[in-house]
Amino acid sequence: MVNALIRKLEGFTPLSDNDRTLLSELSNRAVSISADQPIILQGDAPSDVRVVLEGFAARSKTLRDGSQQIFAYLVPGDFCDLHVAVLSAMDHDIRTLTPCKVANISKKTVREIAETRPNLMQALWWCTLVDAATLREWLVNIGQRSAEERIAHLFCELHVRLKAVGLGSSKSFELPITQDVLAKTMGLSSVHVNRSLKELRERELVTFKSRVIKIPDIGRLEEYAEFDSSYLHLTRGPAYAEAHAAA
Amino acid sequence: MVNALIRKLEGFTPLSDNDRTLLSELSNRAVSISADQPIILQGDAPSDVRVVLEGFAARSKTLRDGSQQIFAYLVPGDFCDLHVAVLSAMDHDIRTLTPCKVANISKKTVREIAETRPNLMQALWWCTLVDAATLREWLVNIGQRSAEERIAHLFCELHVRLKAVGLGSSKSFELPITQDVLAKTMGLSSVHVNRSLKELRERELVTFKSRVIKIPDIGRLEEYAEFDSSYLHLTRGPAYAEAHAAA
DNA sequence: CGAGGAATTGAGAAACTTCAACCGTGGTGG
DNA sequence: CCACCACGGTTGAAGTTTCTCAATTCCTCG
Repeated sequence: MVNALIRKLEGFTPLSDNDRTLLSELSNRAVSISADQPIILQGDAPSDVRVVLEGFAARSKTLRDGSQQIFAYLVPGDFCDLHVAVLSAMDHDIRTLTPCKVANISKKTVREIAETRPNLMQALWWCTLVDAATLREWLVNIGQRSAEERIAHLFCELHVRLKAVGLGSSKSFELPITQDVLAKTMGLSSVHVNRSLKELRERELVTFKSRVIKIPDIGRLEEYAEFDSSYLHLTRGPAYAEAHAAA
Repeated sequence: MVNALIRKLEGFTPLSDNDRTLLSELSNRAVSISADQPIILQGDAPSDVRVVLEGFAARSKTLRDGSQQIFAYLVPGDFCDLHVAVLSAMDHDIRTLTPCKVANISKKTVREIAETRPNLMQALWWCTLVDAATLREWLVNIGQRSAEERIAHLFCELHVRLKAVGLGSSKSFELPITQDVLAKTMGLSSVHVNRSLKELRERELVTFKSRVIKIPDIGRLEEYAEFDSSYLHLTRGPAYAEAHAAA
């Protein structure tokens, strides 16, 4: 499989052969982590930047009473902690949801990129800004939509994001999480998630069985969830246009 | 009043006299905007970067049915659209909640800062990363906490943020918004916000009357809301430590 | 085949919404 | 100076959504 990170960044900016080489070398130094393991915990001040190359992970916080909120899924190509260069410590946890392959990028490499490859560096900032935009959309999702709409919206988002890194097909994709994880993502109880999934299934909008999402009619689901992918900023950024204008 | 932006950035990194001069010159070119006016709308691709110097504004999205979700308050010192250099278009609206003074920073100036003042540029990135961290905490807040806890948590956050830019006192601060705006922020109905405020008032945790928040015992309120300010990353960043080590 | 985790279902309770009426207050025009 | 208007805050009552608890059932894996 082509490195998901490269695939993702190329959606934003054209990469030079040098860039691609640099990025694909990272995957040699990738570490395997099993499911349900912490990658980074709140308070950590990691020295390296980590990227998920394979598998699913999640950002989360746990409250005193044990309740947990997930506020981002990390899919292949997503950075864990691009911000630690600026912020000194993690303010949340990242844990694997499935077995993952995670690459380490040393601080030194990041500094090199910052100094010698502005184009690539901008692509990295693009990643963190898209993460923030996604977070905003999730807040709207949880704040304003019903349980069923929320879930439908999340599925639409994951469908687009996974396609962008070459995972899943037009009508289905693998989502290797439990309904309980989904509940912690949506701010709902797992029982209610279950009933909402049933409702979505009966309306033939989407099914979620054996960790596979099947979407008979993506247009209808997106309409139902009022999903508009523009917040994912997958269209080429200004850097891309400039580069092409120069060519 | 000292420029709130300067005050805020100095909390993160030491500024040179040059930096301070540059930043305070911005306020000369500040624009006044009345209450309930858009500053930027979804789809805009502003050429300048804007900073709120006085007043309150909010980031929001509006859904088809007219319901609205606010996902950030902009208080003096906060940037509107630092990300437009990388992302081409706004994916949400920003509207004033009160009359505001807003400064424009031209793209050229931002580029200059990026090229000649790495320290200051890092401070700008720090702002956007703190915004993202705040968003994460809001998601936890709406996803996991009861109406009363949510509201209490928001008040704790605003208390800290406003103090950081020199607004409000240890026991009170001005919050010039209606309960309806608060409802759109918390993902609740305004009726329920009203009842929750009553409950908080009766427990003597916090009062909100005539647009003023009064907190008899901030420790008790923070305890109640399970508020921990570390996500605001107000402690000095690594840049600060390095600069002092050099001195 | 059995065991354990995950999914499903029922029932009753709690949180939150909606609708509608009413109150308080500050501002405006006569 | 007062009447009144408008807007935001407050309250009641009834409805809806979501939660909790608890009991089954279903699957997957060993």
